[in-house]
Amino acid sequence: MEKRTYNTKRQNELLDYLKSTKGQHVTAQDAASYLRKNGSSIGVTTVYRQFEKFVDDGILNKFETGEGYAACYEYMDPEEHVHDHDCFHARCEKCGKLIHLDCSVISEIEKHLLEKHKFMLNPNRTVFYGVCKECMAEVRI
Amino acid sequence: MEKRTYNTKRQNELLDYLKSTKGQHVTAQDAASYLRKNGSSIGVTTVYRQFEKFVDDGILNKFETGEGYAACYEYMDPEEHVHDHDCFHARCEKCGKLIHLDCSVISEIEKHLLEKHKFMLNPNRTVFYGVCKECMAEVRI
DNA sequence: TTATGTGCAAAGCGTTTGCACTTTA
DNA sequence: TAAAGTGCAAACGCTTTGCACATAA
Repeated sequence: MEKRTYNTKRQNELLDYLKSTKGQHVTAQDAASYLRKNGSSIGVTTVYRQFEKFVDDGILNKFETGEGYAACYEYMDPEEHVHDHDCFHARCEKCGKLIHLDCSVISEIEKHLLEKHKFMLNPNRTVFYGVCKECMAEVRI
Repeated sequence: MEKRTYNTKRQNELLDYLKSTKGQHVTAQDAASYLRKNGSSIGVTTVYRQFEKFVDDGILNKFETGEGYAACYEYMDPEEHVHDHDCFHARCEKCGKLIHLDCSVISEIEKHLLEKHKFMLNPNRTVFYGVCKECMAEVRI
């Protein structure tokens, strides 16, 4: 038997916020801060808990973006059945910038890991660390 | 002008320990626990600080092994000039197991990132998350 | 003697958990 | 009213930092 769920004020606040951020990455803290600025007294804990449910429901995508960095969430409109969300991220060790990587070529690694190592990759949690273009240029100066 | 360094008791204890663990991955906590069990009163803080110096000196390799997991260090004997240490790691999300990946095929990604994205990968900090062979099998049961 | 090393306690970070209270249905 | 949701404070786990004390050269 499944657990019953309630439709709550917080849940609606969060859904409204998420819909207004379509196409963007937001953190739990982003959501809490925004809503509190707009009069809500929601806590981050609640955001984490609600976001977890949204992820389970398939309307929110979660990206871990590296150690010490907050996870990012992206709203996926159930109306639009676009689920090209298996993208990779890279994090610059110097400036902290998060870089989105087109997955076409890189996702070959997914295939390799599965076929040769029987390891099923979770792209949303995998982050490539290194130095970005701009920071590499700086070092040369 | 470079900073002068002292040869200390702690440093020697740590070097002895590291030499005894050649070929293995150890954490800062591993080192501290081992030495304390053997009569030393070394603290983890000191281990972290000494390990940082060893890494700078090139006698210790540091691997970040995933969010929430302790970094692993591997001693590199200066006598043996074997530095095939650009290996990747994968972490199973289910059981927490750390898996070493042969880099031959996977390191192609390094080339791709550099050429197409001008991103210089740091393999020692990059961890692939996913589900390992054994845990995948379990799910099927 | 003086720069460097050390150990403890505390802070840091994003996230989770314990718990009493509130809200939903 | 019972089950689920909420917010605060505290805990988590690994690592770093502040600070007074100890040690090396």
